[in-house]
Amino acid sequence: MPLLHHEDPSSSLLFSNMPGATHRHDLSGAVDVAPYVMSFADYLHGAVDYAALARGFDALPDHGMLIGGCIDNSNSGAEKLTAPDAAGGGGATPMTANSSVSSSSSEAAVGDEESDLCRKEKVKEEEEEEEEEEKEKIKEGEEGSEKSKKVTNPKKKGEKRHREPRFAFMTKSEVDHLEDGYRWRKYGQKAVKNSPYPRSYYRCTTQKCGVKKRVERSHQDPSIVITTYEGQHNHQSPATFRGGMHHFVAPHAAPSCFMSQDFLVQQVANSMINNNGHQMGINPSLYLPSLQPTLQQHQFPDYGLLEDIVPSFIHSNQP
DNA sequence: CGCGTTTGACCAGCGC
DNA sequence: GCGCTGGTCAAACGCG
Repeated sequence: MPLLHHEDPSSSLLFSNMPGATHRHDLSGAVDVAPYVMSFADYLHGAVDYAALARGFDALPDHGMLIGGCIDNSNSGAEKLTAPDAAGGGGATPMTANSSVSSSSSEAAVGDEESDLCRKEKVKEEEEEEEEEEKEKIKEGEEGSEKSKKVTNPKKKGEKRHREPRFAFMTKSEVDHLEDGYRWRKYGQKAVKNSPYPRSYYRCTTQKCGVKKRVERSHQDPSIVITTYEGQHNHQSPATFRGGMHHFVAPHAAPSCFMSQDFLVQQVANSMINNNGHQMGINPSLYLPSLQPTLQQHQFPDYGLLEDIVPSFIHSNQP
C-alpha cells in the first residue's frame, strides 16, 4: 500500500490507490506510489467534490482521524480500500507508520476477499460511460408509467452496472456516519461477510445528486471506519451555505471542484498534524524519489497545486 | 407532515 | 442451473 510515511505511531495518514490495475509493490515492501500520486492528483482535479468529506475529517466529534484513503477515477481500477484488516499486515493494526510498511507488503494477504472484490470491481467499472444518461432516460421514461416492481432499472441484457469513480478512505472514529456537510439518506444496510459489522448505504438527499457512500467498520479494528464515496456532488455542500459547519469553509463561492481540491488537500495536510499540533515526520522523499522522472513529470502536472496547499509538511521535512 | 431510518425482499453479477 | 454476495428498493416505522 502506498503511503505517506511518518514516524508518529499515534496517528497516521495513508493513501492508497485501488489495488489492481496499477498498484504494484515488491516483496520487500517497497511500494511504487506513482499510481497513488497520479490517482490522487487526478482525482483532485477530477471535479469530485470531497470538500465536505474533507471537512468532515476535521469535524469529527471525536476527532476522527483520517488514516487512509484510496481513489479510483479511472473506472478501470478496483475500488476496494485496503482497510487495516485488508492492508494492515494481517493484524488488527491501526494504520500507523510502523504498520504501514507491513501493510504494503502484505497487501496480497490483505485480504483474499478484498483482492477478489477488486477484480470484480475492475470488471464492473470498465463499462460505465452511458449509465448516467441511461438512468436519466429510464427515470424519465418510467416517471409516469407504472411503477416498476423491479428493484433495479430494466437494463438491456449484457449491460453491466456502471459505477462512478470512487474515493475510499479510513477514519479512526467512534461514529460510523461521519458528518461531512452533506445530507445523506440511508437506503440500505447489509451484513458484511466475515465481519460482525454491517455496511450502510447512504445517498445524497439533494435532488439529482446521485452521490452515494458506503460506510462500514473494519472488523479487525472496530475503531476504524471505512467510507467509500461514489460519484460526485453536482451541488455545493449545504454546510457551505449554512456557513456554520466549520472554520475553514471557504467564504468564496468557488466551483466545488476547486474547493474540494483545496479542502481535501488541506485536510491531508491537516491530518498530518496531530492533535497536539505537532507536525508529523512525513517525508516526501520517502516516496517521491521512487517515481520515474517521466512519471513524475506526467503524474505531477498539478504538483504545484499540492505544494501550494501542503507546503508545510513538504518543505519542513526536506533536509 | 416531512424527513430519515430500519428491514425484509428482490435483483444482478459472478463463480462453481 | 444454483448458490452466494453486493447493492438497491420500498413499506413500515420513528421522530421532531
